[in-house]
Amino acid sequence: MAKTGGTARAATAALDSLDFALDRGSPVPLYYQLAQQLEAAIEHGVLAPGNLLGNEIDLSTRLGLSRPTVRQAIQSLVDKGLLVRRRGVGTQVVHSQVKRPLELSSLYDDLESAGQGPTTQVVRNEREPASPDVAAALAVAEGSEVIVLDRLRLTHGQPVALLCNHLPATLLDLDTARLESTGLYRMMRTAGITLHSARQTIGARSATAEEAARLDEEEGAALLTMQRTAYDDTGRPVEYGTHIYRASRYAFDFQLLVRP
Amino acid sequence: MAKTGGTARAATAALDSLDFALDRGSPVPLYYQLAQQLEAAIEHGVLAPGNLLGNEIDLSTRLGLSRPTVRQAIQSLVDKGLLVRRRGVGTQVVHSQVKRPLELSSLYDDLESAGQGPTTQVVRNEREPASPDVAAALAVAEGSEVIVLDRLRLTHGQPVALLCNHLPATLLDLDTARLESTGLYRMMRTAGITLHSARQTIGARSATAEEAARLDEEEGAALLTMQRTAYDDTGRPVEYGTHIYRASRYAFDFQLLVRP
DNA sequence: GAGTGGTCTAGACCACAAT
DNA sequence: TTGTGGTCTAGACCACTCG
Repeated sequence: MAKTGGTARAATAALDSLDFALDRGSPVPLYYQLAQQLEAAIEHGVLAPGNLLGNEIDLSTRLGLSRPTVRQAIQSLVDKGLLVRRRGVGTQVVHSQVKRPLELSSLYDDLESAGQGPTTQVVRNEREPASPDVAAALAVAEGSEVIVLDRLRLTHGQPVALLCNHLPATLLDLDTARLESTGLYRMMRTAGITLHSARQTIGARSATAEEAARLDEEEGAALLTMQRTAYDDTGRPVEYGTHIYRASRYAFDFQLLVRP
Repeated sequence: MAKTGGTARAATAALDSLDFALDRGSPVPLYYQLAQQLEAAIEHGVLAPGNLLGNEIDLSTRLGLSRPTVRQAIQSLVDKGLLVRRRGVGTQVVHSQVKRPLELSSLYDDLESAGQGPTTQVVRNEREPASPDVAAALAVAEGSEVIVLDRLRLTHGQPVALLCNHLPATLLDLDTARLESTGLYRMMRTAGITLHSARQTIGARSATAEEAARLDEEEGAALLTMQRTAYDDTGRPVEYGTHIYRASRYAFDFQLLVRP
């Protein structure tokens, strides 16, 4: 029985009237079903920022779940930054509606190609011996064969970026036509490669005459540069990229979460 | 009993000889003690990349812990990107030794001030009415009082960055002397504010004449720009920063983890 | 078929925060 | 003192991978 005497306690009311539909026959885990429905409730404003979630014991008995299962669902949303737990207080919805985390920032952007807005022209798709820096980044022997990919990214018909990517030659076959229609990222996933982490360095410098010409900028214009090594779920490097963006038309936008 | 017949199985051997010292009297959780010691073993190379960790059941009985506790320890390292779990296979150390994740990239850097290398001069530390963009970022009323902080970051006596930060006026008191010796980040922590997440936009542009003069660059030199809003653990914005870095002396370097 | 991690349960005690 | 989340236990069954 909740204390519904004052307005201060009303924060929990929203959840009381919520009922979650859990399908035990479904292959999707119960904690995940609960997490998704909680997330949806938060996203749709049914659970407003600051709302208390009610204690875990009540919630678990009400849902017919064990407490660890409910905790697992809640924890996943805490990890996403949607909920906050406070010992002795409760679990509440985070105040600022931080939108979609965008997860891998430009990573998907850069590797994708399909989609409405941006298009990508494959300028070069070959194999060549690895230079020292490429070999180091991909953890292969210097001089061993690697895939080199040069692409030009356009939005609204305007050049935005020069993308140069290197991949281990043994990783997959890259058909240029499929590459332009499907995107590198999807082709990697199809080949059973799941990206897991990436290390990025973002800097800036002035455009050379050649870069300026290719990007339709003035010589000396500010460019954003990015170097990235991406790793699969076993920690093996699967992609090394050196990208150049027109600063006048592109910026990196991402969210950081602090792990406690 | 492990099958120690072949060399292929030797991967587990390293762990067998490891013994972990768990202190049940300590206030630090058992799963955390285990996680720290596993991480140390990985860092020191006792557990080499690719090594299997041995199954969770054995590990738990050997350590005198329950399986969920062991799983919690392992999971925390999986989240850090140090371990990989594969159903039907086992848990193994990730191949690439991805160094310290650096977590919040330049966030701590920018907010810190103490330390040997970089120093920070507080150029301005005042309160003023919030401009529209500042008010929006900090979720306060337009025109309400906010703290404005202008700082100059130096390394080796050379200017590196112009840092402009805005904070809600009610958040804390910023003594300039303490600010230069302690750093903004530590002062916020001391005030009970724990950073939780941040939203960043990184771009580039050419230096104006004034910026060039203050940063000891040529006019038109490439600059890195960064805008950030940082949130505490309740999701309230606690800091809004507009920073300018000399691209010739500074780059952002960070690691991204893909959440599965 | 054997071994692995993935999920789930039904309890328990503790530390911390508010009242 | 009461209620909350934080931690921990000792089992269970399932899904997947591999030989």
